[in-house]
Amino acid sequence: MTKPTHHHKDYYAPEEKLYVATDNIIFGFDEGVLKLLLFKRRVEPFKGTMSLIGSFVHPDESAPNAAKRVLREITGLDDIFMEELKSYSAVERDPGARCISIAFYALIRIEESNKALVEKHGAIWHEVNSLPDLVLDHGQMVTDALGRLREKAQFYPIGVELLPKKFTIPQLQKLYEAIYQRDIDTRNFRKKLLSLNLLIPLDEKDMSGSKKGAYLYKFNYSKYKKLETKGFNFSLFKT
Amino acid sequence: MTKPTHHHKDYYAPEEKLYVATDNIIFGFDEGVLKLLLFKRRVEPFKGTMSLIGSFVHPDESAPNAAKRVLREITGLDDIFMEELKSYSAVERDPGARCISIAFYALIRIEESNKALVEKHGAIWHEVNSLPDLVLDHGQMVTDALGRLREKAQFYPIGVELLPKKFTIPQLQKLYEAIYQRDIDTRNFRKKLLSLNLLIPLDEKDMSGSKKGAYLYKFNYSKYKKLETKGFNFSLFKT
DNA sequence: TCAAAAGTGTTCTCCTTACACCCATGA
DNA sequence: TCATGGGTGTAAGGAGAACACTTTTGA
Repeated sequence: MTKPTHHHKDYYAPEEKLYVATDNIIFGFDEGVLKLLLFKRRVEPFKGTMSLIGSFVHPDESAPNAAKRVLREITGLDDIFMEELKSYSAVERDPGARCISIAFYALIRIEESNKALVEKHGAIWHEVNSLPDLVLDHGQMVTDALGRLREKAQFYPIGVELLPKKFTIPQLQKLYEAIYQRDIDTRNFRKKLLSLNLLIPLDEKDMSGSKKGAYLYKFNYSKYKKLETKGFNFSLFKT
Repeated sequence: MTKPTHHHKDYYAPEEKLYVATDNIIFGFDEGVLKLLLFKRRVEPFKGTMSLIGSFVHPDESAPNAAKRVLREITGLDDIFMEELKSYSAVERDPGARCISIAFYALIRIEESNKALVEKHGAIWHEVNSLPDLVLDHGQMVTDALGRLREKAQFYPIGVELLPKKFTIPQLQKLYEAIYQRDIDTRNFRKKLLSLNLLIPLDEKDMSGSKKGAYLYKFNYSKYKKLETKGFNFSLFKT
């Protein structure tokens, strides 16, 4: 089963190899609720159990590329916010074989995904607050990913990756309330947010949420890129 | 070369396996300088080049355990602060074979390490500020680890892992100045630090640094454990 | 006209920052 | 006695947190 690779020689021959997989924790935000893309495992053991979406890392691709490949196959999306979470390598984690998994979490805009493709793959959006039992250590991965999301969102405005490109401030607030499972004061939220000068106000309103309508904004990515390198404080509240 | 494992059956047979290694970024603090434990690579390719210390992950151990095993072999130390940094899996990262590496960084007290053992393994402490070129992507790993150390030390008092169990406040300040490469105001540093109530003052002085001597403190681990679960703000300065 | 969500300012408190001198001691 | 590092306090500014009412408009 060994495909040829670019490597001319295997210098490490007596060492043992392991299966290397990736698993993706794919977050989305819809109807004011934080969701996760799951599907039914298609291979034994535990075929049919709810599972994260993953793949083995092939010899000709890096782990992040394997994760991106899977994300593209399922959602049709490219160019997505994705970060490595951590690796999972307990000896007994997978009864199917000795296999380590490198978990990645991704933030996507559900409405930009190819819904037919998602459905074709049998993938389903589940509310984060009422997840089914997941196969192997995938439940732990989700817990870890949620922790990381909360940590990260406190210092980086990654929330915008989950919203449409044009979004309203009340939408963003609802997202943060979903991530942190707490209410946030509207006035303080707006003040903090607008003081960062990272939102570009548009001359459009979103009328879907209320009669009055809420102004739409775009995220100022280029300005953010510049700030990011120096680091800055996006924190919304004290611990 | 396949040793028997506990796995009765390999469910994933047609997939390909990869070599999985760990590399350790081992930080120490000595004479006011942040240091890193390096040694000369002992295997081809690039035998003799300066390298981090690593090992392949064996079938009967997890990646963190492989990293801890190596740390124990080299330094004699157990029960060390160690965290996963990230994985490195570029296809061409290692000309020796397709091999991914999971990097861990560790903080140790140099004076508690077994110096004879360290020497026997040919390991050498290098100042972080003047590192030689490292093999493969190990230079990138060090850069990433330094970034993570800075991030982490801002919110968690992990610095104490690098100091003797009894330490003085000026020592701790010098450590933070080494980590962040900047001067810190003595009065503000002490005020912030003591306000956390995580240091237990001892009735001893360390006379080695000055004629006057500086009071020694212990870190209050049990109190820290309690606080950690709720999260708290150790930040020493604003970004 | 009313229900429902959007939008807006001020005060208090606490944390961060900037800043300069005395203390204890061994040499 | 003096050189060296250890140790201390205060004032000003800024950010977070608490808090309630007006605006808009479709139904």
